Amino acid sequence: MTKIVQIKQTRIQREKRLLIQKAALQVFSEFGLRGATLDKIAKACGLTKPNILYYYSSKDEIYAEVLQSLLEEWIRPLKDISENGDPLTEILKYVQKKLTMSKTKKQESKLFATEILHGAPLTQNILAGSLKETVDDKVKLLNKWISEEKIAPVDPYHLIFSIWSMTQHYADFDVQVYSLLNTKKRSRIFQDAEDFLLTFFTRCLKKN
Amino acid sequence: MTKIVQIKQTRIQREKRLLIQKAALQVFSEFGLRGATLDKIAKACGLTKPNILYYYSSKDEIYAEVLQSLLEEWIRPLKDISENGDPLTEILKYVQKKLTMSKTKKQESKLFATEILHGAPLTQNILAGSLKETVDDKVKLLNKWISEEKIAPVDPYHLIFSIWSMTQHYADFDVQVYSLLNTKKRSRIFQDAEDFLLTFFTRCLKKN
DNA sequence: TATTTTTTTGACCAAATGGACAACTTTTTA
DNA sequence: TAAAAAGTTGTCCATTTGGTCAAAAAAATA
Repeated sequence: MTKIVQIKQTRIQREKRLLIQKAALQVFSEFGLRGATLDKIAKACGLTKPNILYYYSSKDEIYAEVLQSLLEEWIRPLKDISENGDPLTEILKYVQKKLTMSKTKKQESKLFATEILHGAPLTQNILAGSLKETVDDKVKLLNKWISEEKIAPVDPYHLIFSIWSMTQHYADFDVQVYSLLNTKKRSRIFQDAEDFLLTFFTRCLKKN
Repeated sequence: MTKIVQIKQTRIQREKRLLIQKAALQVFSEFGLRGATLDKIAKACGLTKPNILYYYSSKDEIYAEVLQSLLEEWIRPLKDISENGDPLTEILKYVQKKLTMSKTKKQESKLFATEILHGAPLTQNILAGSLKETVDDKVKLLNKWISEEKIAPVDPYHLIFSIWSMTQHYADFDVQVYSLLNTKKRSRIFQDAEDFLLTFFTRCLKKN
């Protein structure tokens, strides 16, 4: 067991840490921080429990790292809303991107949701920090577009909340969504959702 | 310890069971099923752990009962959408009712969300049963209103999902919402949210 | 008020779980 | 290829926690 601060990771360290992170994401998103056990994570990645603890000093450290790497990815698309594009198009592109993430990053979405739902003990500072910065920035842009009469007037904060909630719903509440749709509609949830959302936001934001 | 099936509860049984349920709702909504412990529930209601187990035979039984009593209340408002009222007004009234629930029943909302998020192990049959029935019924009504050209055409299932997600967001993700707003806006979240939602759904659903 | 029934609790148990560690194996390096 | 470093694991431990139980206390009843 080496406790020396290593500058460079070995090949095995890189591989195994990634392996553990993937398994941990899976287990944490399904069971939450408390429900997840090291044994479950161990089984999910085919390592032994002590082996996992060779790479991470505690379960909480694994959780923190998984959450951390998720958060950056989670915030990023919002930054891509561009001042230069057509306002409505930019917003709709963001909606689409978020919806795609709900489809392809379901586990990440659920983990994030669970964290916030239970008070965001490890995420508070990021929410109030870099996320808030980005949001405030985009709120300014939205207000600018509104004052220039390029989109219909609306509270920009709540507009952002509505995009987040409606898109993430398809990941976080997938069990409910699936339960309520019949087989036919179930097979085209994401197409239907996209059509709905684009229509919805277009009607709400288009001038005239 | 009496194992005879009692027809009638004693006064103390009624009082204590209710006390336990309230404490359990609080603890479960904050920590989830796995994170909640009998000791936390005990402390929250001022009883001892064995005393709680005198009224409920296991932690899971408490959880099941709390969840059960919550679910009925949760589904009810949807049923109130009336065929006889003005379509847009009926829908907006439902939106308002759901938003009010997010404000006054935050713990219930979070508990429900956590349950669905983690696969709805105890709720699946209700989702696919009585909730699906009600939803299908209202979908028919919405389709009728659309064909009569009383509201703008839109996928009724996804319309319902959008109402649920946008309103519940203010309860489930309250920590995030609070983090992103400044003090002034924080004090009028629910007014702003209501204005936003009513405007949005009106723009989206109004004919012409 | 004496008796029965219900309620309460301190003490205890077993299983689950996070984590430590020494011994052993594999990989890297010189 | 030998020494050093990195990686692996069986075994063990302490804590947490769901749950039991017998005995005591309180409440209801006759």
